[in-house]
Amino acid sequence: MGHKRQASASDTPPPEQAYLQIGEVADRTGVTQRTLRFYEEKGLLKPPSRLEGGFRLYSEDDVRRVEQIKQLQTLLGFTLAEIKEMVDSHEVRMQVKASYRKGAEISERRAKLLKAKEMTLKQIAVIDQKLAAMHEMKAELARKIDQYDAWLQNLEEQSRAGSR
Amino acid sequence: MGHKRQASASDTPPPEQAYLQIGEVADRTGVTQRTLRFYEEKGLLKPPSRLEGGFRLYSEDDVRRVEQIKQLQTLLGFTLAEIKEMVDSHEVRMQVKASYRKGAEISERRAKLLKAKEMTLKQIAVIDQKLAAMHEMKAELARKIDQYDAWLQNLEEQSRAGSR
DNA sequence: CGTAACCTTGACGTACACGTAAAGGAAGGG
DNA sequence: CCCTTCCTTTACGTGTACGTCAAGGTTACG
Repeated sequence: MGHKRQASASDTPPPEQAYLQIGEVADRTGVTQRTLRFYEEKGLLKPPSRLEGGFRLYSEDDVRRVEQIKQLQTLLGFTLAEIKEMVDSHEVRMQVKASYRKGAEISERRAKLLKAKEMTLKQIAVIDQKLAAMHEMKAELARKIDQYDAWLQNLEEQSRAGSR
Repeated sequence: MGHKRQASASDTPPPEQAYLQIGEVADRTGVTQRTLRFYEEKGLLKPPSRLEGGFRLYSEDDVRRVEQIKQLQTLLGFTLAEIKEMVDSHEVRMQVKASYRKGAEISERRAKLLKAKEMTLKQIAVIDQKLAAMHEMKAELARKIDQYDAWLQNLEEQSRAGSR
C-alpha cells in the first residue's frame, strides 16, 4: 500500500505550508479532480504551483476559491463565464495588494479598486433581488401548506361523518 | 396584414374564457414557444386543449405554471426533472379537488394530500437553506466592500502625502 | 382567394459543465 | 526493484435545456 499524502509521514512536519494535491482538494471541496482541472482551463483558478513531477500543489486560498465558485454557481445561478468575470476582478485586488509599494500609478490602482467594488456591489444587488423573490416564494408555499391542512381537516370531518 | 389575436376583434367579446395561443403565452411569460412545447414534452405542462386546426390553447393556470417553473429553475436551481416531481405532486392536488365528491377512497386522497404537503415542506426547507447561505454570502461581500473602501481611503491619503 | 401572420410536427444543432476512458509518468512502502 | 496509489495530458462522450431550420397546415383580413 503506497501512502503518499501527509508527505513523508513523520519526516518533514514543521513548517510545511500545507500544500494540497489535487485529490485532497477534490475531497475537501466535494468537486472532482476533473472539475478542478476544468476550472483551471477556464481561468477560474490560477495555474497552481507544481511539484517537480508536475503534480499540482494547491493552497488553502485555492480551496476557498473553489468553494466560492460553487456557491456562486448553485446559490446565485451564475455561469462559469460570469464567475470568471468576478474572479478576474478579485484577482485585480490581489494585484493591487502585490504592487502596493511598487511604482504602479496610483490612479490606475484606484480605477481597478473601483471596478472591483462595483462588481461586488452588483453581486450584492443580485443577492437582494433573489432574497426578495425567495421570500415571496416561501410565502406562497406557506399558503399552499395552509390549503393542504384545510383540506386534510375537511377529510377528517368527512370520515367522522361517514363513520357516525 | 392578418391580425388574428384578440379573436375576431369586436365580434365575440363577452364570455370568452381568455384562452391563449402559444405565441401569447410565450410573450407573457418570456419563454419561447419552443420551450413551451419542450415543457409539454417533458410532462411539465399538461397537454393543453387544442383549436380544431391543432393550435394549442392555454389557460391562465398554464401561464402561472410556466412562471412557477421558471422561478424554481432560476431561483432555486432545480433541474426540470426535479421540477417535474413537484409539478406531479401538484397535479395530485388538482386530482384530489376533481374527485372531491366522487367515490374515490378517502384514505387514498389523504395519502396524496400528505405527500403533496411533504413535497411543499421540502421546498420550504430548501428555500430556508438557500436563504441562510445567501445571507452569509451577502455578509462576506459586505466585508469585502469595507475592505475596498479602506484601501481606497488609503490611496487618498497616499496621494495627498505625495502632493504635499 | 390570395397572402400574411400564426401555427404544426419533426429533426438536427448548440452551449454549458463536466464525465469517462486511455496511456503513461511519478512517489513511496515493502 | 516492484507494485500500488496518485498523478499527468489528450480526447471523445454525456446530460440538460433548449435553439434553429425545414416543410407544410390554419386563420383571418382585404
